[in-house]
Amino acid sequence: MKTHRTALVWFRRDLRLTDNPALLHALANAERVVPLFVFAPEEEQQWAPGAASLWWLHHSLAALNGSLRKLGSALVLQTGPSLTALRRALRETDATLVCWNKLYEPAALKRDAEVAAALDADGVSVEQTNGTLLFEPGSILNGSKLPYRVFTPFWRTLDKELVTLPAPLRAPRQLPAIPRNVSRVELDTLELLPKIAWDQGLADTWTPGEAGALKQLKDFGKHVAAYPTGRDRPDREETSRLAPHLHFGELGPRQVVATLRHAHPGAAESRGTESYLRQVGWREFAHHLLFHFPATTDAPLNPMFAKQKWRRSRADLRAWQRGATGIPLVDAGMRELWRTGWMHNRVRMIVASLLTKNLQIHWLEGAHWFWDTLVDADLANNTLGWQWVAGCGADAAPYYRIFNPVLQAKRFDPLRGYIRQWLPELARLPDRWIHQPWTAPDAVLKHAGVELGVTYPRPVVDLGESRNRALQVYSELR
DNA sequence: TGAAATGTTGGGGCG
DNA sequence: ACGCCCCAACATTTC
Repeated sequence: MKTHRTALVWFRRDLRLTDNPALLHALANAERVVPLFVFAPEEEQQWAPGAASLWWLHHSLAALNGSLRKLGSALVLQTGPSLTALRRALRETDATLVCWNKLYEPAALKRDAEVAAALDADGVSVEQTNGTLLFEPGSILNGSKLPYRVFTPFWRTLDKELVTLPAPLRAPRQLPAIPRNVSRVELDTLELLPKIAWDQGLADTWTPGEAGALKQLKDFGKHVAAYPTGRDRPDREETSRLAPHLHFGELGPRQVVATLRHAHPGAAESRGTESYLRQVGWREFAHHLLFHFPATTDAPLNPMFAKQKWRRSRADLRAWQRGATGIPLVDAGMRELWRTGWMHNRVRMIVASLLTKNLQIHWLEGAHWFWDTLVDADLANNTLGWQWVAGCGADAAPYYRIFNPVLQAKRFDPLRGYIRQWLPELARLPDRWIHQPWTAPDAVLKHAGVELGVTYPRPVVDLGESRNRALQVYSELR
């Protein structure tokens, strides 16, 4: 005999049926289970989902609804406020239990605490579980019981704990039907898709939803042996491309660990797996850090950088956003982002270094642009990444670590395939010049059909001069 | 998950 | 044969 007649499962960023502790808890403790999603972007405050995230969310919700319907259930969609929607659904279904998987961002933590307290006062049972991270923030601490601020010791501690991870939970094989009278809105009324159709590149690149996530994980596992070196090659598909699936919880990190560690016995595969799991560790590190230091979404973790003066240049920022800086690797990355909603991680570091160090534009400008354009935009990862590059965060790149996009391009795009894919107007330039067209002889440019300032911009900034200027600015901060 | 400047070494050309 | 120079390759230091 189950304790509850009816339970709600409040889906948020756990849009999956496999390894979903909240769903499984509801099924174990109630006879009827009502899956609910509440669209309440205003509750995320200034970090409400951007346009690319909303595109993904639309398709992921559609996929989840499809999966639920196959098992005899359906996704009940509501608009916020969350508490109002939950109370309405509780009233309409006579549910006495609400289950959800926890989120750990500042605004979500606050909102969930308020919702839980209000439901508790209503006499409703609440069960909050962890389906999003390997370990709860606050559970990985150093010898002094303080949060780690450096990745490597954090990872060593976490890695040792990995053997204690429970196996992923199986997806249910069937689900009880939802009550007919529960009120709901249609997905299309949320208007998550763009009004002008700029999303074709996203649709060509991605398959949102749990099935797409599991296929991506399986495919990645097949060539994980190439990951340790291949992950630095933006011209190849050697990275996992799992980030957006992980962000929306179409896949949980426990499934990633279990699948990769158990599938591949070979030494090279094992090395590749451990190299990739270290990156999953960075995701974990970012979430734990944001939990401990919630102000870092908008302010540097290292207070020494609070007084840093930034340049304001709408023109330079716009050139960077549009992939028109005149520096090929940077422009290629920014165009990949605009077109596909994603950018290779090494290129992210390089474009961020150019914006914050060479152009001296505030890292928050970059963070906001990534927030709006990335399908994997994630507050914890985005915050850590930008503060890392700007040098003001945890375990940050030292101030003098300034990427030279020409050298990086020669090293990591040696065949020039990435540049030629994203900058077709430069494609006919010979290998020797394509990473730095402003140094090419006039005859070479002419022969390749390139006219600097016309068919392709001159560099917005001199790399050598701006490097020295950045070193000067940073040295004055110390 | 740097780059540039500076320092060191050693092979080979050449008088 | 020998010393000298050049310079690439590598190592170290500095920002």
